[in-house]
Amino acid sequence: METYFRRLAIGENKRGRTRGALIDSAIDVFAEKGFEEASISEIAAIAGLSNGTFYNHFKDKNELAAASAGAIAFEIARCLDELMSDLESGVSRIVVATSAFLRLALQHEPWGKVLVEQFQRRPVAAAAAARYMRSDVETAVAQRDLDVTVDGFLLEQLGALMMAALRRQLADGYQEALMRRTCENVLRVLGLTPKQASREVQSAARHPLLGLDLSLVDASS
Amino acid sequence: METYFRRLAIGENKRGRTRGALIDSAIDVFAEKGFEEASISEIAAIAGLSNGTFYNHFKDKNELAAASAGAIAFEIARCLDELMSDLESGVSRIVVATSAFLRLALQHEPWGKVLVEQFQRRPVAAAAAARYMRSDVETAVAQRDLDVTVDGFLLEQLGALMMAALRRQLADGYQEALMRRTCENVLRVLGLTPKQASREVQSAARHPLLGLDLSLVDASS
Amino acid sequence: METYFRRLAIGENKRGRTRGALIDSAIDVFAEKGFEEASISEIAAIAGLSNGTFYNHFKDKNELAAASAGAIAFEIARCLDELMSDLESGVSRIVVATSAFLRLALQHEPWGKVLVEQFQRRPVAAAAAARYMRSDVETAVAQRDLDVTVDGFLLEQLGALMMAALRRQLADGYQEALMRRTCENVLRVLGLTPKQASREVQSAARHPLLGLDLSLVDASS
Amino acid sequence: METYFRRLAIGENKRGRTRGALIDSAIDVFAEKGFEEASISEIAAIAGLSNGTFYNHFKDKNELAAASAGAIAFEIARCLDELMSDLESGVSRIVVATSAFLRLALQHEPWGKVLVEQFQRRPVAAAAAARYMRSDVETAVAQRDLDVTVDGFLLEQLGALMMAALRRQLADGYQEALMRRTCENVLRVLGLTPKQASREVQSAARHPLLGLDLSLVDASS
DNA sequence: GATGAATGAGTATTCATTCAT
DNA sequence: AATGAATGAATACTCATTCAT
Repeated sequence: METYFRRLAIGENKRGRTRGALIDSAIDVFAEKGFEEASISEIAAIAGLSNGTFYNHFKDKNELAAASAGAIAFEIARCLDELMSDLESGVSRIVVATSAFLRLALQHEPWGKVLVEQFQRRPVAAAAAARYMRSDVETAVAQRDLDVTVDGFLLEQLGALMMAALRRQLADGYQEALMRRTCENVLRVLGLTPKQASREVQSAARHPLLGLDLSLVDASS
Repeated sequence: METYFRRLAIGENKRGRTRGALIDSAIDVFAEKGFEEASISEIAAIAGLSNGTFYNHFKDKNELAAASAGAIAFEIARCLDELMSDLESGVSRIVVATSAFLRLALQHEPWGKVLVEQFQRRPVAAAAAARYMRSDVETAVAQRDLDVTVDGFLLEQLGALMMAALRRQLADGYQEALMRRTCENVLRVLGLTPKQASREVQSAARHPLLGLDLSLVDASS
Repeated sequence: METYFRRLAIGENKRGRTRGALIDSAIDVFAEKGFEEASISEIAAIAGLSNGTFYNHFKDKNELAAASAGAIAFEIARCLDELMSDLESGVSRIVVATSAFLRLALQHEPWGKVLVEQFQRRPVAAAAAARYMRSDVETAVAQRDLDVTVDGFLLEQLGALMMAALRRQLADGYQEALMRRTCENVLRVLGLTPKQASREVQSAARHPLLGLDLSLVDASS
Repeated sequence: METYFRRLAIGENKRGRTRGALIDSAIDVFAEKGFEEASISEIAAIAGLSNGTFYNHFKDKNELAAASAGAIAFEIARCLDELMSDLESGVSRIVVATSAFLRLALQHEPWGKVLVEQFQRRPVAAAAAARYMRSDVETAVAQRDLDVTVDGFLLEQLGALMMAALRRQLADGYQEALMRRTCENVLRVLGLTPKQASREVQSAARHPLLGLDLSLVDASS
């Protein structure tokens, strides 16, 4: 098991560390068996805790799942922010964010699986993922590069495209072509013509950070 | 409960009628409680059967869910075929199919709910839905109206857009604007510029059948 | 499946043939899965009949099991009688019967398995098997070759030895040495000294029929 | 219900005591209804526990049955060891063990019933019972009182004789004559002549402990 | 805070048995 | 006689949740 969130909690109090351990364990078990088939006892056991302990930290499995997806989303957002700190073009940020999000979720396979499943269970999760994009889209609109009205439905449509791409690649493995096509589809839905979309994706591809092994950006850094 | 599939089976043997009753009941219960929370006993009881009878017809809940989703998909496909028998333009067919599919699934709310949930549980279902579109897309390509390579990933992206739109409207109710935007997004992903997409959707909107109350096209006709 | 008892019933009326088919099927299923795990539906299906038909012939699974074990016991007895028609020494008859019984039950493996299981479920079966020996033991007593009082307990002890030997060889396969030791143990319990027992077994081994392939004696003859 | 194994576990932790209670209850229910007809819920209820608790201690009914038979076998072995601590002649030990085993199993009727049934379900149990005798038989061989090769088959034959005797007396009640005959049969199979066997049984009968009420040797002592 | 034994409600699943055809 | 759909009682088994230690 990756002890990702437990390590993040080092330095926090004991309560925080135990909580982190449960989340780490939950991500693995949810990824392996899916939410419904995962049992609280197993998650606790894998975290090295007794089942009773679980209830000192979470009300039920739903709360844990929400916390797990939230923790993942938060971490991905943190990585993206770091990656894109120097990017000012909204459109470029959208492309980089889309492709970096997919890469991260594929590199940490359990993260991807949990996100896909939670996305289905509660559109909430997708919204969260896409909401992250809202500001970049608004930036691009302000920069006159896009001409759309930004609302929840638009972000849901973008989220759906990204999640479908994530699901496919979790099943079949990373495919450069699908990454590019997904980014182009996102831009097309955002109102660019196919040509423009293609050009933007090409140019963003030159962004140096996209070439990095994204696992370098994880908590250990 | 709608006795849709039971009525379809009138004239069939007893076995077929009982099977139809179980599917009708299952669609309602799945729609109301979701797959996981639905219990076989309840489905059987609502169908007016004892729980044991269920097992004379289906191996388990999964098989029933697959059969239910299949029956719905089959019926929707039948309606669409009927609706569009006179349409020859591939692009028009795509627009009409997209919007008619959404309308049908919203009009028979349980159908929509079952499709959305099954779509998540097994991409299969989505694939099935989208696969229906494959021939129309290929027609449009042959007619030089679209320029894309048709593959599974493309259809999944389209399916994702449609399912997200379906989910939103199942939650908030039918919204003409979302129907139109969904159709446009589908065409954009298929490579039309926003302007072309908009024009095509406008023109297809004049197709007389789109104005019909689609419930008229169901089995009772 | 061996169609042993169905063939025996050729010439009988239809009722008898169906009954025979059920018994054939039951023997196979009982042998494969054991009495408890065997289901009436499966037995009927393997007999090529519907489950309802079963109840036209037997009250329940117990009755069928009794009929099956009875049919087997009857057939084995028939074979033994035929084999030993020319043997007059009681002791020799005991040795030949013991070893021929084991051989037959090993050669028709399902028979052996059914006998062993029924023997456990109802000592009845064992009694039946051993009861067959009673007259031979009494003959040997009358011939002054044995000196025991013949009662139910004695026959049960003999039956237990034979069934244990049968079970061992059903598990490990036929073993000449175990056949001989079983016969000697039977004779020892009947009051012969080890030396006498050994001598009798040696001499009976010369009985020509013991060399035969016992499958020749089955119903097709 | 006899609270035999629960009392044995006094002093152990709670887990051990609950386990003991389940075994006590199981022995009674198995004895009354047989393995197949016994239901886990009933066993738990009679132990004063909820059915769910059962699964904290045993995987399924088979595991419980094995544990029950094992506990009985262990206790009987303990009693026999105590009884025979001063006996040095292998042959005498065999006689005393055989008859004391039968007495114990008859005195604690449920034990006897469980042993008989488990013996049939899994020869294992019988082997275990007989395996106990192996060392005594080997001692007797070393003392030149017996002349046999000791192997699994021999012990199975002895076990079969003892179990058949046990079954008969569980049905009809204790019978001194059958005890003696069983011991003699055991010795005969072990290679003594009827005369020798009879003499040995007579002499062992004088062993003072055989006269005791064996219930005195149980855990309460 | 952590433990883990006990709980018991809830569900799937099997299968002997019935009976209208 | 045979069929096979329907029945429904019976039971194993899981697992979230509680609580005394």
